Amino acid sequence: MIESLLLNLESHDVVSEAEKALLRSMVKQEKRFAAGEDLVSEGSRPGHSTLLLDGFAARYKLVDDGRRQITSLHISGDFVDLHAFPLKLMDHGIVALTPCHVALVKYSDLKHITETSPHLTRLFWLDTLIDGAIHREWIVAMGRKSKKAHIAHLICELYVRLHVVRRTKGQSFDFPLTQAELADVIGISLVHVNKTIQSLRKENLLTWTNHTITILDWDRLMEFAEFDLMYLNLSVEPR
Amino acid sequence: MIESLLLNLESHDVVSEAEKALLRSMVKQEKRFAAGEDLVSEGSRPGHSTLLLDGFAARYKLVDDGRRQITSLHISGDFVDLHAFPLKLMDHGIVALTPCHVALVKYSDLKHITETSPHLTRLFWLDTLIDGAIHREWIVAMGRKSKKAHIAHLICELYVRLHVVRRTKGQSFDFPLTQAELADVIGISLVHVNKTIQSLRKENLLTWTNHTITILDWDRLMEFAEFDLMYLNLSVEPR
DNA sequence: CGCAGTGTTGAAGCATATCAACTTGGGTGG
DNA sequence: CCACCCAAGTTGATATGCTTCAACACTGCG
Repeated sequence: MIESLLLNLESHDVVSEAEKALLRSMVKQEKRFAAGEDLVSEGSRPGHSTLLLDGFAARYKLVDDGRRQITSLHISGDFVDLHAFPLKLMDHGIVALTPCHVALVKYSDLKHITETSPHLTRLFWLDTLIDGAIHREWIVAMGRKSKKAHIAHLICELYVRLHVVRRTKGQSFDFPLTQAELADVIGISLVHVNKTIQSLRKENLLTWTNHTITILDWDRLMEFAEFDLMYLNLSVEPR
Repeated sequence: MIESLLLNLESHDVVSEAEKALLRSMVKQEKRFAAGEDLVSEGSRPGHSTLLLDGFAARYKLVDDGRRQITSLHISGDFVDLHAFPLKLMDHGIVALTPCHVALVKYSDLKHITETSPHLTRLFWLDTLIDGAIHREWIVAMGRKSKKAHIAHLICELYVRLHVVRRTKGQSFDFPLTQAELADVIGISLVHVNKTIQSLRKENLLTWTNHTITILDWDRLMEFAEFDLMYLNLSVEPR
């Protein structure tokens, strides 16, 4: 059930059977959310962390004029609010973009892991650090890339992350976001998202229909987006 | 010597004398860098982490056309590349914006801490998580705020962070960045930074002369920037 | 069948970039 | 000690990417 979390962790380091057993044992409760519901809400002090087993979710903040900025996207195998365990207080909300199936892990169990399993603790830490690395990549894209390259970069990133947890089929993957949601990710207007996507389509870099994206020319897309997957730390080594 | 790190950590949780002693003992080597030098360079695999004792530093990435995006700013008391300890490989560079005085902490000593002091480990983890929270705040500012509000927000953030490590004097603080460097932080052009700053000055929100910023009206600046310091997690509680 | 959410299109306006020139001040060599 | 220089800051003109507004088309669903 937590296979996608294991795939995730195992893309960075070897996970022993004992550790896997410990991870499995920490999942005692599951929950399902409908699209649009908050998995975690801003200002809350959850007593547990939320492991996304299946679905897409987004961290977001609202600004005063009512607009929204999505600060990260989460997929199967992501520990969406692991950071709230040391942080205690959620400074942003997390919303389900599709129906989501999650597992809840109590802080007391996480704390137990940090007291007894330094290696797993470092892997959890690593997981949140990769979140940070993704944030930095997004900042670079927002600040110094064209909106077109920014969208292309996001698509490269999602393809690779989904591939790790076996959610791609060939060059295609399920992409359930609406254009309005994508606008909240990139930080531009809905109209401009639409026109930018069309421009990517016109250059035969990708197709996007029926909530499915197909990358038509990976090399050109990657080069155009200046995508370098180093920041995702997909190498198995002692951590 | 590591007093600013202690001030930093103590703004989040109580640090015992034994823990302080352990922290002091981990610093065995110091180093000084001139402004413009890289403290850590992209693609390196440092065997130690760098604790900034004094000075300003910036994490950055370069894009193909030669432009630069700064992804975070660091001040005294910041563990600038603590994240490279689990991450291993630096995916970005860190440059000294002023002359910098740093302490080097070996990974072997950090690893020892993760094996023997779960509480300090969580505090280190917390430190990197706050980095992440700052990144998210920057993403929101980049995506959904005016450039003017973005700059105002950055100034609020720096004021609060510098205050924690006792680097403010009244409503003033030393701000050594050039307008070109600030442009690389905000992700806009140098000319526009200049015009935006002037607009903030005209509204009597702040002054900026001689590398010193003085906040003239904290409440109005904070409100204009939509600054809420919750994300900096400045509350002392068990972590 | 009709409605609501989503996607698409065109026109007009504004924020920000780019280019180019000029000012100011501190540091340095003759 | 002055003359010069270079980095930093400032300003105005022009260009463009992106937003906003408004309308219309498509599709799945109650």
